Formats: sequence, structure tokens, C-alpha cells
Amino acid sequence: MYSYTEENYLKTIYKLSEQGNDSINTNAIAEVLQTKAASVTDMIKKLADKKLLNYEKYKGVALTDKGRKVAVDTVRKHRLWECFLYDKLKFGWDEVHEIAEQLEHINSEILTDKLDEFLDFPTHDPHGDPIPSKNGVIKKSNFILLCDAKPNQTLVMSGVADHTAVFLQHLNKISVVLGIEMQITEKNEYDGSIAVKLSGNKSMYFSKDVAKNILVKVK
Amino acid sequence: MYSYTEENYLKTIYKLSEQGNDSINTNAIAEVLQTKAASVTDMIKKLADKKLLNYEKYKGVALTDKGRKVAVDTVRKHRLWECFLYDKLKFGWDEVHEIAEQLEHINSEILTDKLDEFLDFPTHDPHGDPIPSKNGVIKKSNFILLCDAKPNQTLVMSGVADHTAVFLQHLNKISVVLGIEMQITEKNEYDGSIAVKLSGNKSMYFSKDVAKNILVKVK
DNA sequence: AAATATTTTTAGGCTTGTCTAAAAATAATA
DNA sequence: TATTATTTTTAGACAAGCCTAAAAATATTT
Ligand SMILES: [Mn+2]
Ligand SMILES: [Mn+2]
Ligand SMILES: [Mn+2]
Ligand SMILES: [Mn+2]
Repeated sequence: MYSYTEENYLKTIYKLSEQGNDSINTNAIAEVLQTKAASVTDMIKKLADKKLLNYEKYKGVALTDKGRKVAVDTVRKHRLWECFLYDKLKFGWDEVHEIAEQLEHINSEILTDKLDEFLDFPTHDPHGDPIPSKNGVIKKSNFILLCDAKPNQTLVMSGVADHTAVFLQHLNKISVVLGIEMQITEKNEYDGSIAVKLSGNKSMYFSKDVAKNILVKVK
Repeated sequence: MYSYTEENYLKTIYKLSEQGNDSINTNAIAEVLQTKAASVTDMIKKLADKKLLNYEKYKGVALTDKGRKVAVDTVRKHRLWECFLYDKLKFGWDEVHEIAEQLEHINSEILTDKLDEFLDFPTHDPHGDPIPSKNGVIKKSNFILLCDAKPNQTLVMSGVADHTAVFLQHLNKISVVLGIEMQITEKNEYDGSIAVKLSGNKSMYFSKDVAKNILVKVK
């Protein structure tokens, strides 16, 4: 239906608009897709012709419902494949994204449905991101950043704000995985570092750089 | 490493050379890939430049070891994915090929290895075709066509010569699946039809058109 | 062997997706 | 507000992969 490239553009625009920005500008897209602004303009015109997004010269773009549907479906496939790679093939959570970037473009609705069923209808991917439903609904998670959480609440590690392999590998190294529970015991104004108590009374320190990329849910 | 299209060309040339033909001619490739002879010539030149095949004008092509390796690896991925779709996702054997045509181009050696392990190192795909090993070795099956088999031998249904969905669906309809055993009770010279006895003494007739596309192993 | 038919290659062109360099529009600063 | 800086778009070009039409080579008939 849509090309590998078109899907990647739509997915990128979708993700940028999720991050607050209402109208997405050319350079931001080029940055994410590691391409040139001129190429983005070329593609934007084609996607606008196909009614996948609204475009006004110099004013940026916004997805149409049609475009958003394609984008969300691509995200759905991406996250389902990540579940498959993680749960079934035992890849690490730092390894799944790159392969899913390829698998997300496999075009077969029935395959996606059967994969979903095979995985027992997962709601979140290995990084804690929600998996859109078949009809495009995403249950928004009410996660907060660890650096914004208050002391004396039980927090459940639920996701990451930084999806890079290096960050995920660092979390592996310090044994921080989805599901662990913690309570903040100290927040240091000076450097933004945070001390927490884990279950079993073990304590642990997070630097600001780490704490600002960990998503937690208040239990 | 190699493009979707390059892999398909190499796979096609490989399969044609497996079917006896030593040097593969342009039209045969065009026929399989549903493209034009001129396009085949274009691509052949590029593959020859990359040392994936040997090419002499008007003399046809033959894969180099390098080209054969790429082709066999593509076949390996194709058949492993078919096993996944059939065994794990419960697709019918008439449905797996088309989706595997897409999946075979996913480029990740570790993914292929992990998939192989997840499937418990299958030796044959859902159609009875052998799965090449990681280092490119294919265990040749000594299957024969049902129409060439002799009476009074126990035959095990082991593969198909026709991989089209319509043929596979016909086999579904008459309940012919891999593994069933039979003995030929009658071979009719006139129309090439064959009568067999199945386990449980049920008898069954195969038209020539069907019998010439069923592969059996003598038990 | 000459004529005819078939196969294969070449020539030229099209689409998709990319690029660089330059022009135009917008935003920021003096 | 005028000048400068940044962003965005246009212009022109290129590679991959495909096409049609015509030329060249090979194969088959007569
Ligand atoms: Mn991902
Ligand atoms: Mn992608
Ligand atoms: Mn197949
Ligand atoms: Mn293929």
C-alpha cells in the first residue's frame, strides 16, 4: 500500500506531533530521518497529494486522520514485533528496536492480527510503550519521570524516555528493569541526583541524566 | 547488504539452476520474476559487476559461489519464516509463501539464528522443502513423484512439486497432508490416474494432474 | 546456405527517492 | 525598521529499477 519510506515519514511526523509540537517543521523531520530538508519537502508534497497530511508552504505539516491511521498502524506493528523479539526470541530490550524497524514494514493485516494473538494481545512493548489497538486507539499511560516524582510514594519502573541502546544497556548494567519498585528517599537539589530504596531495602542512586529518562508509575 | 530486488533475482537464478538447467537464460528469469527481458539484462549486468554471477552476452548466466551463498541464505530465511507462520501462527500451508516472500528480505543474521532455534531447528518447511543450514548446505531429499512410484511400496507423502495456493488448497480439500502413508493399488495407463490405499484401508484416487505434483518418500 | 523466427541486448525514457547549491521566505537582532 | 541569520523551498542532477521499441545475435526452417 504505502512504501517503506512513506511509512517512515508518517511515523516520524506522528511521533514528533506526539511530543507536543502541533505543526511539524521540515528540519525536525530531516533530523530524525537523517536526511536533508530538501528531500523532506519533496516527500511532504507527495504525502500531501495523497491526503496523508496537510501542508502549507513554510508553515509545517500536520497529519490527516488518514495519515495518522497509517502512522499508528506502523507503530502497532513495530511494537508487536518488538514483543515477539523480546518475549519469544529472547533478544535484549536494547536489541529489538533496530530489527523492528525492518519488520514494521511487512504488509499483511492478517499477519499482524495473528502475531498479536500469538503474543497474547500485549498492551506494552519491551520498553513500556503502549501498543495501539487494531483500530488505532492508544491507551495513554500516566507515567511520570523519575526526576519529577515525589518521595515516599511507591513507584513502579514502567518505561524509558530515552530509547537508545546505550541507555538501555546502562540500565541493564545497574539492573534496572521494567516492574521493579522503589521509593525516593532523597532528592538532591544540587546535581539533580536521586536516592531510592528498592524492595529488600537495597538502596540505589540515580544521576540526573538517568533519572530524567526513567518513567515510573505511582502505585 | 543486498537489495530486495537483487536477492529476488539471485534466488530465482538459483532455483532455475536447481531445476537442472546449467546456464540460465534471460527469458526464463523474466518469466519467473514477471518482468521484461530488458530489465533482466540490466540487473544481470549489475550482479555480474558485483561478482555474484558470471555472465557472457547471449550465453546466459550462472551464479558464482558468492551469489549462490546469498541465494541459499535467502531460501533459508524464506523457509524458516514459513515454518514460523505455519507452526506458531497457525497459517495454512497455502498462505505462508506470500508473506515469507516479504520476510525473507529482513536483514539480521542473529535474527535468523534465533528464529531457527525458536523453531527447534526445523529441517523442512511446511511444503516438505529442505531448509539450508546456516553455512549453506542443503540436504537433498530423495523424494519421487507419486506418478513415478511403484505399486506395493509404502509411500509417505513428503512434499509438493506445485507450490501454488490453488494446488495446496485442493490437497486440503481431499485431506492430503504431509506424512500420510499410502500404497499404490493401481496405475491406469490410459489417463495416468492412480489408485491408492491409505492407512485404515481407505482408498483414494489421484488424477494424473495431482499425482504428478505430489512428492513421496519410499518407506 | 538462405530465409525466417526467436532470443537477447541496446537505446532512450519514466518513477521513486535521494542529493547539492542557490533562491526565497521567515525569524531574530541591531 | 533595516540588517542579518535561519529555515524552507526550488532547481537541477543522480542512482536504482523498471518500461517500450528497435537493433543485433542466435536458432530454426526451408
Ligand atoms: Mn522501537
Ligand atoms: Mn521503519
Ligand atoms: Mn515458499
Ligand atoms: Mn522475495
